[in-house]
Amino acid sequence: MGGGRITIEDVAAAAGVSRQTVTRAMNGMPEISRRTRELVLRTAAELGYRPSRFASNLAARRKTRSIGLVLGSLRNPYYTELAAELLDVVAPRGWHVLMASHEQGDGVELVAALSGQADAIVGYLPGDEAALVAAARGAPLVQMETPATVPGMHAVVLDFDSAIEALLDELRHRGARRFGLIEFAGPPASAGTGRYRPTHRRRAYERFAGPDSAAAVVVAEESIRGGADGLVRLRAAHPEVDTVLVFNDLMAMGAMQQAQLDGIAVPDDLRVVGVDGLSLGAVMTPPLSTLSIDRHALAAEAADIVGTLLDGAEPPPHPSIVRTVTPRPLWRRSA
Amino acid sequence: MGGGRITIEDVAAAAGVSRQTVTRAMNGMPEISRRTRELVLRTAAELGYRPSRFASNLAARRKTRSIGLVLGSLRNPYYTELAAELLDVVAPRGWHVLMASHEQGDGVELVAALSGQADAIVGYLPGDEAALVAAARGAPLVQMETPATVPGMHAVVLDFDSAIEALLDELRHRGARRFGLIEFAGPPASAGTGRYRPTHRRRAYERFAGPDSAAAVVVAEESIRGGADGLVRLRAAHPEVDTVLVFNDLMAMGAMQQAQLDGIAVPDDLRVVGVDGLSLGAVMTPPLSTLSIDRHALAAEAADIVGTLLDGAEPPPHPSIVRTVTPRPLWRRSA
DNA sequence: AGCGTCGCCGTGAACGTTCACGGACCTCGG
DNA sequence: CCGAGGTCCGTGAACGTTCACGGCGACGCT
Repeated sequence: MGGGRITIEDVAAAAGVSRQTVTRAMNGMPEISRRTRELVLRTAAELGYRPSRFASNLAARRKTRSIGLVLGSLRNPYYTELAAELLDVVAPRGWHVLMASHEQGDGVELVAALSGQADAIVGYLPGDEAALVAAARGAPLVQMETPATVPGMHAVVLDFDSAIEALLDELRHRGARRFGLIEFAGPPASAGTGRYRPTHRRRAYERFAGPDSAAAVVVAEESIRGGADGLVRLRAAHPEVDTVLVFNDLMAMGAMQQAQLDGIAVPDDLRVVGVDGLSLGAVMTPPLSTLSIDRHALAAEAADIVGTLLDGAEPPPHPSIVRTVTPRPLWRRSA
Repeated sequence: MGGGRITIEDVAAAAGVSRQTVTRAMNGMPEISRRTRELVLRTAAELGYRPSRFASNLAARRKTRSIGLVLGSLRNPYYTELAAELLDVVAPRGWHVLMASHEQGDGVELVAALSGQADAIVGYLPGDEAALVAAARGAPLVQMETPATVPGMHAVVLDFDSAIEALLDELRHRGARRFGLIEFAGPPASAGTGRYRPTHRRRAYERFAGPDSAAAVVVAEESIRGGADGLVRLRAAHPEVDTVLVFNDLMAMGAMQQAQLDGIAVPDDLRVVGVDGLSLGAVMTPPLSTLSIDRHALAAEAADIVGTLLDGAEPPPHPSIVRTVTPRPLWRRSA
């Protein structure tokens, strides 16, 4: 007694019964009389007894898994739709999902915080891979979009090279002459450090958009406003651009709105293409064309990797597991 | 050996050291030589050892709290922005957030599933309140939007009565003559049961929109398509309606898109007002007017209730805790 | 009366980890 | 040569719950 937490023994003592009887009452087990159950429940409520989920899960040898999901932002529907897909995939197996976003800390911090609560961590994990693996304390890590290079880290990569090449080809067919790119500035945690690193999307763009297009790139923050702002800067520096590829749909929506404000006709004066494939893009005027990422496939592959890692044979496969998902163009009217 | 899980003792035996040394190696503690640490880490990796987070948290007497969040859908930005706010509020305190949505089961199922992993459960909890409390196994429940009526359940309610009254008044000022409502059909789990229950929003609407408006209500599902579909049905049955209130912004966006498709000018021929206050509504053409719900306040109040309940005095307050948040009109151009 | 059955309840022994303590060994100064 | 101090490592004892088992009345049947 005295000390800190109020345990099952305290309740048992107060109710004049044994541990096991308290357990039976709390968990709705059959071998208990209606009378004592209510007595126990009542005194438990009075004492404010709340069973320790750690002790409970440990003793019951429960197999319930929970997986941590690290996303860029919960204010970008792309990420949350991805979360929705993951939930759909894992919920039937009885797994839980813990969320975290880059807005709460850098990758290593998030992984460290999550590692105590989750059996595996998946998602967008920025930062040094070795440090991430160390912070995970043995929990499998599944990187989304970025390839994995160290043991203990696995990945579902996105094949932007082929997707963007095809996209740009088709855009040329449709009359595009000068491309521009509104690029992502990087996660907030890296903002202060001044450490911008070109994304996979940018590298693919620069490779396939033609030699003169490589310069027509502006870096903007990941938001509607960021997209709008990016378009203003891009047009100021490169008025000749007639087709702009935007890092993601959210930013593309901001760019489209800005174009409308500035009296630029989309797609006649300016073609706009986003990346992600948000269904919300379809309600814009004009509807937003986009390079659609199959979020269901992404989530399903990640969940599958986690499954094989956690429930598989005792020695986990040493080489990293890598799956690939290829984005596909979704032509609406903005391009 | 043999049995099931591979424990810390297995690693200790394989590495020829003791439990404690393995712990030290895994947790990066200082009192261990570089040599043995690497040895332990290596054999741990080879054996595929993954510490039990339950045992670990129990033994370490960790206070880490995690709270379960039940939402209607992760595909509706309203809910995910609410989640984002909650994350922002609780992450600094070191709390975690587990997500679940109505798409995965009914309220009682979700609460039961979450109760093993979370210390408290907040959000949109449909279903019988007594059953919910029982399923929570002593974990505090905080209902959002709906008032709480049984002990063990608390709430942050939304004052739609005053908000909708003020909204409708202002709309009349702006020329509205005949109101219509596109109403929410209820969570998917209740869909099969045919148990539609009027929402708080509908009741407030019927009370303040005038006697003839009470009939101009259509029930639709919670999605962009549902909103579009709802508008078609509403106009077919009530062509005289010149102002439509939509259950939420997502559905309102669908309704606006449908209006555009049908050649109805917004706001000249038809005023459209949503509920939620999504920032995405601002990128529509015309920008969507809405009854904005302060998601930050909602999340902060809920977190605060959980905090006082969990960390407060041993005997929790017997009467339910109730807080109130009042939605406010956000006038953009659609009305 | 004797015996099996049923309903209800209590007692050791896990579950797998960390904490507090102590001990072995080495180094170094007096 | 002895003791102080440091580095590294191992051993009981928690942590709070559930599981397996057993006990003890009451009841019904032969």
